[in-house]
Amino acid sequence: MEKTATPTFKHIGSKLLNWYQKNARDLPFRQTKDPYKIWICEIVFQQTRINQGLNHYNNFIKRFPDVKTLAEAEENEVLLYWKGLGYYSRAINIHRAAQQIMNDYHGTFPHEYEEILKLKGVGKYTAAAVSSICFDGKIPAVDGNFYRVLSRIFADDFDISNSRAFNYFSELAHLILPDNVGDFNQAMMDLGSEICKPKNPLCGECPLHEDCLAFSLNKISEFPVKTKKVKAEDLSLKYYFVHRNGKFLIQQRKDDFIWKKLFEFPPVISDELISFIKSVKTVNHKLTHKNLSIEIFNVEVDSEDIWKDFIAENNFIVTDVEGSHERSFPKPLENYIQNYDTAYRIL
DNA sequence: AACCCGGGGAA
DNA sequence: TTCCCAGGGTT
Repeated sequence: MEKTATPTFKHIGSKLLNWYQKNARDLPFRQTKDPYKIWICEIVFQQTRINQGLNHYNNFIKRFPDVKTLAEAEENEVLLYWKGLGYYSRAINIHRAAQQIMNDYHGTFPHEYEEILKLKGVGKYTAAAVSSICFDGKIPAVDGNFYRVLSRIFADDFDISNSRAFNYFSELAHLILPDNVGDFNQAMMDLGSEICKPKNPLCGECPLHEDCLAFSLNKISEFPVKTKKVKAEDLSLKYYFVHRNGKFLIQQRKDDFIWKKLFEFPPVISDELISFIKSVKTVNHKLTHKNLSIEIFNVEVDSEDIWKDFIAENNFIVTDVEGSHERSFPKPLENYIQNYDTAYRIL
């Protein structure tokens, strides 16, 4: 029998680590192995570019420097610090997970991958990242960067929109996994972000271009393969900006559908209020999966009795521009309040 | 396994 | 416009 040499790819992981030593991005959470800070940064930067979330991360750590502080905070304040970041269930889950750590782990962040995985809002990627960076866990933190880098290195056309992609590319990652998995995981993120970019990758500067099959085949643009297309559907919303003497009415959304637990204007009004409608403004707002058309009616209430009745019947919260800064609003409503503030100051 | 959930920047 | 980003939860 003729023996065929089993191909080994460990040198790729070594090259990547060498590159990372000299080219690691200087980020605030790179100076620490505090699992709390690493956990927070992993959640903040889920589906979020570094530049977009950096201020949120810094402000969040400054206000909630440790698990106990976060666990004891009000959920609405956590949501306030998440304002504008999107995917608001992350804020709700991050708060609950902090309480989980206090109650189930006596305030000490769990060290084991399987335990970290039990935290609300922590999936396989985040558990692997925290485990490897903070506790020398040997698990690749497979994310969009891994899909892209590995599919190009091996010229692998496995569909990354397939639900088995995570397990598939986890196995590929193990082929090149070095001993220092924490640095390896972060190196993959930096390589994917700065060199092996989705469009116009800088292959000439890539430390792995000699090992990259897609590059050698001149087929970089064909990887990764992603078949599933995201289609945004149209959705119309109506809000009534019910105000009187600089005060206006809001309520808190449920924790389902969009904008979980954020605040909003009344979506309906009583018949008595209809005569107080002064104008309407239509705002178009694009979400990833929805094209929103929001009609916001300006309702200036001239009757103290009707104002009070409407509040009492619906348990609305009375606030003003100043008070609204303590609540988290969806972007388009935040903008509307800002415009109202400007107009109101002029009057 | 399929679908849902934000917002912003790059091309 | 389109794509996609340090993904996870729900059904």
